[in-house]
Amino acid sequence: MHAISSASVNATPAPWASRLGSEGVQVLESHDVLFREGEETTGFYEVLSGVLRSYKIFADGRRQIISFAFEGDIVGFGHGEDYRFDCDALGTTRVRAVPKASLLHIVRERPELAGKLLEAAGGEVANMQDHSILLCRKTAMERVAGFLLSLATRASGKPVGTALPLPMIRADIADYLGLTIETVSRNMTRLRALRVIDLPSRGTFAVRNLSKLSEMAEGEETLH
Amino acid sequence: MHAISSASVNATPAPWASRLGSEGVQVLESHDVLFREGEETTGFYEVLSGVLRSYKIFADGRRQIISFAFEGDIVGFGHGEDYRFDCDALGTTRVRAVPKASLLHIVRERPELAGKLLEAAGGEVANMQDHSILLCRKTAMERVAGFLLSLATRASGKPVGTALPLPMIRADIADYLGLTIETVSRNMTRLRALRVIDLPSRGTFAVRNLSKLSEMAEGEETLH
DNA sequence: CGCTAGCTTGATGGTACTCAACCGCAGTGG
DNA sequence: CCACTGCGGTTGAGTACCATCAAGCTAGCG
Repeated sequence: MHAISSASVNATPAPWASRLGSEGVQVLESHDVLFREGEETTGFYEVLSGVLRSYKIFADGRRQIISFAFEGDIVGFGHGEDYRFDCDALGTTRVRAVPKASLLHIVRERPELAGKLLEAAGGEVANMQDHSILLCRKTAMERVAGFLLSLATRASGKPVGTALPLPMIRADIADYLGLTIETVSRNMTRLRALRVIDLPSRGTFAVRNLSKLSEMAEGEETLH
Repeated sequence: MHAISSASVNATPAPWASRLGSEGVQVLESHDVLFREGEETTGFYEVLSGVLRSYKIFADGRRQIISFAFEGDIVGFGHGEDYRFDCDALGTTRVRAVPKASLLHIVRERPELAGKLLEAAGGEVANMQDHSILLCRKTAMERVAGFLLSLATRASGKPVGTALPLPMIRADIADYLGLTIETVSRNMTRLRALRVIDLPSRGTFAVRNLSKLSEMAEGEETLH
């Protein structure tokens, strides 16, 4: 299973939500920055709609996209005093901020929740591990197919045939998968030629043959 | 700063240690298994001496080494109900077991420690991120140089010239760095030819030129 | 002595990167 | 209205790097 989100904790009815109501909601437009590497952590964020992109930029200009976070995902979790990477929006995106202070307050009052949070952190670690494996053990085609597959399975209940959003550009996909934009493009073209996917318009894609797609993503079941 | 250990929390005087005394200490010999993927988590372990190796084995026989854990490091942290990977010893290794129950007890009594633990989890996430970047953004030479560099800086206060332990075999290094044993060997040979390191005997290495080594780890173009 | 595991070295080929050109589209401004 | 421009994307040619396959070497050990 590909782990696209950094923390698809999917905390069922988010135990902290009741304490926050609808406060702390921010709306970001495309490329608006949620936080930057090195800034002091203020807490974490739950994505209400839209997509967030977490990434690191290095001295030599190389960029590594850590994760994409979709509706229901949590970002900014598991940092220390300072954020460890940049995070911005890929389009209009609504997030709910959960301040650190209120988190500490919750833990103090209900220590059993600490276990839940630690589990959530563990989930993030597990996702990073899966991603590590993807980055060093899979071919370009396997990575691209796996990426589209996880987008499709996450997007809707009935993924085959319908046009699905592909909110990130080729450069984002490339920097997430550890490839170049040319390699991403070539493999997507190849998937289209093989009638596995469609590319109806910029920013969208559609799955034509789901089983073939997961075949090409190959070797990522690890059902436990 | 390569992150070799999965959780170099370096919990200075480990706040839980006082509550455990010298109990819960286990001694493992080479290849003795500490825990396996899928087993129920019993807690976590602090390495007192020796080296632990955490890894996953896949259906196709491929192995990915997640991390090496040295003295002072913690493993088994941030898993859920079940361990997410296998863990065994590279040589004679002493660990102190910290049972989950006592961890919960501690958190319940001293909720402010929960924050520390979450930070530790964050550290593990950060290490995984660094490792991800290493695996997809660096050349074979950068990976090998960076690996040896972090071993050297971790090993002692005076790393230049002295023989340092290299407790893992080429296959372990290869599976950790996402390379083959041949590529690891070739690059170590090349580093020796460039007078950057020495390979006095099996299981040891020595740094001859520390600044050159870190140059090569960073991808500064020296000789191409 | 021969065996084996760990390691090195060589030859070869494939995958993905680099460099480069080009297309379609959306703004933009004369 | 139409050139001009920039961005995102695609395609092609050439190449570098690393995996693969295959020997051979060394040290330890029965």
